[in-house]
Amino acid sequence: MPQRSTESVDNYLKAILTLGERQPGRVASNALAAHLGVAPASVTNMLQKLAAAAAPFVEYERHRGVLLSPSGRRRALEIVRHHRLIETFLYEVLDYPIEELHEEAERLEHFISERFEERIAAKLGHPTTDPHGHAIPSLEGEMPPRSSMCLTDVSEGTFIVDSISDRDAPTLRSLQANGLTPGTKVRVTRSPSDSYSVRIGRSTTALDLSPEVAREVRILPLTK
Amino acid sequence: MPQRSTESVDNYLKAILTLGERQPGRVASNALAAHLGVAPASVTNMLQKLAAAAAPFVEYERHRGVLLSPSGRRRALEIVRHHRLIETFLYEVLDYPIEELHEEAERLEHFISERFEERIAAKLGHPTTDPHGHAIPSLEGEMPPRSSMCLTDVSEGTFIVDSISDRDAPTLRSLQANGLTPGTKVRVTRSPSDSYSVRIGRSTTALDLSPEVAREVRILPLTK
DNA sequence: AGTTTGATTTAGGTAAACCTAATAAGTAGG
DNA sequence: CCTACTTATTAGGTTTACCTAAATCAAACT
Repeated sequence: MPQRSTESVDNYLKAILTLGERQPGRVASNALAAHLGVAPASVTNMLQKLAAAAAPFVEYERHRGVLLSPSGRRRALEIVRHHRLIETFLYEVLDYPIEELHEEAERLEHFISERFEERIAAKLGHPTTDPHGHAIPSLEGEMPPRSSMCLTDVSEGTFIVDSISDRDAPTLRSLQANGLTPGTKVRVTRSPSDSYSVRIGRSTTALDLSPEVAREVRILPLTK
Repeated sequence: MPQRSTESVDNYLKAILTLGERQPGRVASNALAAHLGVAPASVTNMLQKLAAAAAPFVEYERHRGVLLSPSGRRRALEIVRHHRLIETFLYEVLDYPIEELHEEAERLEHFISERFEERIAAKLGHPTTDPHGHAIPSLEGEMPPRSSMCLTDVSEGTFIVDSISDRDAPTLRSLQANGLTPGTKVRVTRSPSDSYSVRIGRSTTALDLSPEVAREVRILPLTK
């Protein structure tokens, strides 16, 4: 039996998973602190407690950062699965506006039961991606690897929108309103002012995205 | 703006509401402690903190018990509304077995947003009772008075089942399995062994309920 | 090697919400 | 009126998760 898991612990595990995916290897306490919005000292404290448990969720060494243990990874993926299933459910069944999905899911992900998870998954037909285009980890804790890249990583070309970050509600709202949704085809060019010019589908008008906004969009090469 | 409300505070307010309805007047700390499953000292502590707030949820006086303030009552009814809407939703939309409704609702009632509340209410067509037959408080915090009585309050006669307590899952399961659900007509007689003999509808076989189980069932006079 | 710098950890402290044990306050019975 | 009993409160302590400020470590620079 792994150690007990609170809302706060869940959030640490999720953060370690996310940051560890962004930059493989050990995750630094400072990065965690920034990501979670807490003081670095709080992170050290928590990591020490987590690592000292009988069947720890993390492997931690002073000054060398932290890694998820297999059970920690399983738990983190379970929470991500909850989050994305809930978002999908709110969107599909309860007709939530897309920019309100994240906040509600972020709260509820910690409190739903296995049964709730199972029932909404069944109701939705066991979806594999959420409304933002993010992959939903399977019940067994598998997350299919995705080779998407950031819009800011390319200078120009034609791509398929893979996913859009769910973090920033206003940005999400405007991208959605402009039709920039997962699965749509886009033609990208870098405009003079350092912004990204995006033509959606075969429309003639272009959308101008600032680098900050462009960083929220992930794309796939057009394999046709 | 009323004081901040945590999961624990919510539970205190709900308990004060429930006990205050059962026995009108001030609610004793000891009764609260028993109902909440915490030590009496913890109750005293919490009541003092609650009552000391700027816009308190309760009116409390040493050794004389506690009352809900108008805003406390509003908050308590909001939580009850959440609980009963969630139960209805789990039952109607997610096909939960009836005996699992309470536990899930008890957890989630504290964490859903106004939007979630509004959306499930709409989806369900703004129901006024939950699957156990309990009235759902309105958005404005009104709870229609119901003149139901306990099965144990009568010796015999014909009645309509009003509601069944959601607290004890096994009892609930067996009552449900035997067709004793809100709205059904029952003929009651007191059997020799101090138990309650209940004939459902016009069936000939009777269900024998112990006093403990009978106390979970509320009935209405048959106004025909 | 010595020093600066930035990241990290230790030390000490706060706020909830609970606990137990000891005390005080009301309520009766003699 | 006083003792006994029940009920409620105070006092002091725990755990979780956070904080700030002060130390320490590791890595890079001269």
